[in-house]
Amino acid sequence: MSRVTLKHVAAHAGVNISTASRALSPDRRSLVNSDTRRRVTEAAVQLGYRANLQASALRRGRSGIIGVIVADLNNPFIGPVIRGIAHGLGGRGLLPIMTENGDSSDELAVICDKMLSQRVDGIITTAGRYRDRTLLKNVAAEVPTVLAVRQLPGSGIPAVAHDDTAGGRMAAEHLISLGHTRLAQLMGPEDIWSFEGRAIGFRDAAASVAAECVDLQAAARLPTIEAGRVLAAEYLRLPEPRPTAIFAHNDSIAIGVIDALRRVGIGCPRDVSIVGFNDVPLSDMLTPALTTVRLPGYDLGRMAAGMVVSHIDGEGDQSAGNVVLTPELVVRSSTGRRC
Amino acid sequence: MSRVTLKHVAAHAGVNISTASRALSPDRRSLVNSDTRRRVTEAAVQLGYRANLQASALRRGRSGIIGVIVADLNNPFIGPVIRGIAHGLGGRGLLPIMTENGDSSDELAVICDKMLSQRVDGIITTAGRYRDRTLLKNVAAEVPTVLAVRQLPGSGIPAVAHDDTAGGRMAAEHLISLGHTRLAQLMGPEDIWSFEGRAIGFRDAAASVAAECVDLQAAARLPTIEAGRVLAAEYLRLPEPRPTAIFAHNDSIAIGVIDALRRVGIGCPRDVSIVGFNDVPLSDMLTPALTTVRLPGYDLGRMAAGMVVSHIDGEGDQSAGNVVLTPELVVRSSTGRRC
DNA sequence: AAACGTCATGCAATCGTTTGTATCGTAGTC
DNA sequence: GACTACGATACAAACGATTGCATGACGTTT
Repeated sequence: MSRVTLKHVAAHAGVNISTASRALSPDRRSLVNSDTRRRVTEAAVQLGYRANLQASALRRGRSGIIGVIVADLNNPFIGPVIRGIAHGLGGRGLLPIMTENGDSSDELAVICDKMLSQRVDGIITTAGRYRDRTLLKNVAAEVPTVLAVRQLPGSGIPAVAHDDTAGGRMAAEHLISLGHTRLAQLMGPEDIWSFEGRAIGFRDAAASVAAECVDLQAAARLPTIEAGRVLAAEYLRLPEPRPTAIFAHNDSIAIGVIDALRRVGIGCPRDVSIVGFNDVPLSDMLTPALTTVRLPGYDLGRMAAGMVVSHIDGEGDQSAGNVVLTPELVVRSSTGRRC
Repeated sequence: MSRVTLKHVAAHAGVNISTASRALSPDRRSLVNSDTRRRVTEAAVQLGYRANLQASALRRGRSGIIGVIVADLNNPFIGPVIRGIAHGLGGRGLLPIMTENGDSSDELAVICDKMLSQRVDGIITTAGRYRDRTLLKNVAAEVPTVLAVRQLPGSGIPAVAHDDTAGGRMAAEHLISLGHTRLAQLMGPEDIWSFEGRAIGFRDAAASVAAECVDLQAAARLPTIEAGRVLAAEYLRLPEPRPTAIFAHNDSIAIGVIDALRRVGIGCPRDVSIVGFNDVPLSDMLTPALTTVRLPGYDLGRMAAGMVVSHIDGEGDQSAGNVVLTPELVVRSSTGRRC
């Protein structure tokens, strides 16, 4: 179990350790004679040498590791994002290390601390509630940091995100185009731009055509099926005539509300049209198949990776721009003409 | 941006660097006078000192990092597992670093190499096809390694997994108890124990009551909805009388086959009963709600973490036992009495 | 009063790399 | 033939922490 170090390789090849180091370094190998280089390489292979990245990182002040913080792994939308990040990073020889914080601020603080102690070269985070602003600003002051998926307005931290406002607007315009004039939206968690953006976009689009729009929110503002059920009860408490179209701030909420309304005899899309957000897997296999807003997850991840790399390399201003990608409305059968 | 090191803290507190080190070390702090200890701690806080874990790891030969390799992040079943691992590890001050290999052997090799270069203290992997056996054995020879979720028979690598054979048996027994005697199973990927185990369990249970059992497999043995559709076509090609009950090796396949059969007028559970595997989110919200086999994901993760830790600490024999947890059959509406 | 034990701290080596600088031999130039 | 230039290699000092051992002060024992 005694590790093979550069020293052993050097001894085996009959050269000094510094020569061995150069011979094995991709960009400094030109400094050593091609014959010695071959001897060193052979020795390395023969002994099963594997560089100690920690020692290397210590000396060079660069670890080659990017910390990736994910808010919630349960969110099926996150898979493609992570894959995008991994591909974007892997191509440049960087290793992503990932952790989930369960969207908790306390967890986030602990994780950031550990990552900074690990001397990551950069951080990509999908976690970032308003209340995490100060924390993340401090982190960003120490190491290049990029927000992915979620923006954090006022933090000055660059983000690669989709356009939530546009998404909300799309939902509203779709419903309005179907003839609906009394709208409701089921609010997701507060303290997170993604949901606030959706709310604003939806509300504005409704207002611009003078459609009625009511916001429903549960005591615990969670983005879950259960929350959708609670919000269905809220909806039922509304005075008649009730809204005929509902925008749920994510698919889970939509699914919960559809299910709860069906149980009391309110059909979707017969009595009420419902739009979700995210286009989670299986949302097309439900009855009714869910009309929803799809996000470019993979691209988000890949571009976030690209952005953190360019920040590390010092290209681009620190204050440099956000990237905002446009989502796509996927029309299925949970929405229909007002009747 | 100039980092604060232990040297700065020591200077600020007016002590030697070694004393500062001891004062800040949780288990060696008793060696220093409580007054100096306070001075050092204060200096550390004041200067915003953050230990360089790389340097520390280099010197101590322990990084405090556990590599976690995930086969497929798209698999919704994996979320709880990861959470279990994180909790199991976090409690002991270890940091999990996670990477996905897309269930590809080439990727796996690259990732293992990187992790070993990072000098992880241990590895937990859910990736492990039969063809990865040699690779993982080599890895396991270098660093404590445990398999989670998936076993790898004949590798000698300890595993924390659910009992696939029992799961397959449960599916068969359930269908048989509903009166079905002509059974089919839709095979998942080859080269992976999880699926082979299910097949064996199902087949054996069928054989033990002399029920007929046919295996259907597509050219590309993928565990996807699309594969389920292809397998539905396979099923339709069977000579009459066709099986009245189907065991799909995972939920995606089940969903695909249900959908494809419905399109040709074969209803579930009216004409054919179908059992899935995994109990993915939303499988209870489908029409029909899916009867399936549920796995103890969180516990699997937590126990895998525990096992890798105890291997690192040298407790327990290397050859020590696998842990196998029993899955649970969740009966919903995709299965019914034979009619 | 000498010897000894104890407690607190300092000294210096070490982990495995990388890299600036020094050295050495050889070949080319005038 | 001395000098320069240069290519190839060796030497040694870092990087930031940990830790065995030495040192020194102080109090106790005989």
